[in-house]
Amino acid sequence: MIVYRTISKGKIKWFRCELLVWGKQHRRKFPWRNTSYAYAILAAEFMLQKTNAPLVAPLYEEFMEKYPTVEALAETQFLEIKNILQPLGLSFRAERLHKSAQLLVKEYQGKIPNTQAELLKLPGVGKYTARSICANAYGQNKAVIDTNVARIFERFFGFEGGRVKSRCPLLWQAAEEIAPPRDVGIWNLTLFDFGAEVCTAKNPHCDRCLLRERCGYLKQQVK
DNA sequence: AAGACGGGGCA
DNA sequence: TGCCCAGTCTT
Repeated sequence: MIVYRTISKGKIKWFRCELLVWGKQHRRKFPWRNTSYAYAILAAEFMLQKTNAPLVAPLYEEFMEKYPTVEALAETQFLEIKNILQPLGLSFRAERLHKSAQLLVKEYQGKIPNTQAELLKLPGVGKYTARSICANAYGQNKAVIDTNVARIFERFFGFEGGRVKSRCPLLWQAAEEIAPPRDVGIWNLTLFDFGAEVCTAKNPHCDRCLLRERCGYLKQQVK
């Protein structure tokens, strides 16, 4: 169970500032971060679901060369898509991505919708993916929760429960409260990278963490 | 609310 | 070996 309690504005602000400073230097570079082409971002989001980002990068570039448009993807045989995505595992994603592409061509004139509600109608698109597309492709201020964000919040702010509960309203509400008023897309990326590089699931690098002095997790360890 | 899906990377 | 990864969908 995740218990939400009010967080002081000061602590939130401090958290934001520190993390954004960290992000300026340490944010990772990935091919899907260089574009605002909505289809390219949608494809990336599918591949990234529950999958290590550095593993996705080379395969993603190959994928985008072969299927540069949603129409191209929709027309491709499913088996071919399944094969190219095979090294990523979770193979049902290939089918959902293909189905989504076909639906987008058929019902949306090949345009990727720019609202959470419409995106949620696509197979394989849940709250996280829908909001990520809104943020990364359309510049909307949509905060997201993934395993990294959930873990960081849990440790720093002292929420209970680390697993991603994609339908826990309170955690999503907290994410919106904690996110800065603008550039939330960048903010999301900063949190992912911080979770991947510093606030890792196993053996977090608390010794070189700039959030150390106010982190609930570390205080707990010291006791 | 819990379980299934998954190959690859890393300790 | 065992744990973990930019989640979603089905009981």
